[in-house]
Amino acid sequence: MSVTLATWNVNSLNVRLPQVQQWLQANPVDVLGMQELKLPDERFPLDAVREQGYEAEVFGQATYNGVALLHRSQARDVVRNLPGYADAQSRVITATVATPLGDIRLINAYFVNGQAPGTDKFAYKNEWLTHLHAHVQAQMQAHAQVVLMGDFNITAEDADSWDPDGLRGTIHHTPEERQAFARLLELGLVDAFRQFPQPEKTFSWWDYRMLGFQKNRGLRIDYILISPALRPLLRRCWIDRAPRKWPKPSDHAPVLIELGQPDS
DNA sequence: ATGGCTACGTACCGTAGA
Repeated sequence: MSVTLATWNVNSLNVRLPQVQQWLQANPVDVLGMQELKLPDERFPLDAVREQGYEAEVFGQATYNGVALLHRSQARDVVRNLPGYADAQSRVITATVATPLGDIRLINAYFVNGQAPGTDKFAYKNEWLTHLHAHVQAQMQAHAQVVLMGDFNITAEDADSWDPDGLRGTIHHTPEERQAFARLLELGLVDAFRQFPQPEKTFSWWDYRMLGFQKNRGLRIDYILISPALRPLLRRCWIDRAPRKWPKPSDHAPVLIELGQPDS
């Protein structure tokens, strides 16, 4: 018995629905967190995901942002965005989902990009990260089995970048961002991907330009972090590069984890 | 050379992403 969770920045569900359907057909995960839907709630393709056996908790937005959680059964206590932080951008959806391994509190987030240090957007990123930290901390105090997943728009360490020296100090590589990531780990969360030996230069995003994917000039900016109670259940974590090779791909690849009882 | 591609809006380019 196992439970599989995945996160995927689809870069417009308007455009990417066929790829998402194809991917779910081949990867019938129990939970999928999506980011950058770029559509309002009323345009969410609920019928299509139900045909594939999922229910959806949606926090959409036209043009930019927008997140959703697909799941197999019941979701409750859904929270949209960060409590106490009036944000016009739809970036976070939190819900409790029942699984064969018990309830899991899922936080699915599209972190702020931040553009460049010194910009207003970078200031917004840091402010947003502070409020995200408070939200995650509160969820961990209230729930044992917590998952924080999504597009973090941060390289946690040099190994997560194709060019850590050349890009040092630029967006996704700044000390402020990595400090914010480290502060999430200080809550007790662990980066599922780094719990296992992994090939070097394994990334989750590649620029559409410059033959980024073909040259593997990428970043690992999509993560699944799990709470201590889930750590003994973690069996594996991997990034599925396959859909990045399909026609009209998202620039991000899905990240997955498999959870199960250690003795089964 | 800091571009190169893709998505969106309402456009035939500018903004944004990362």
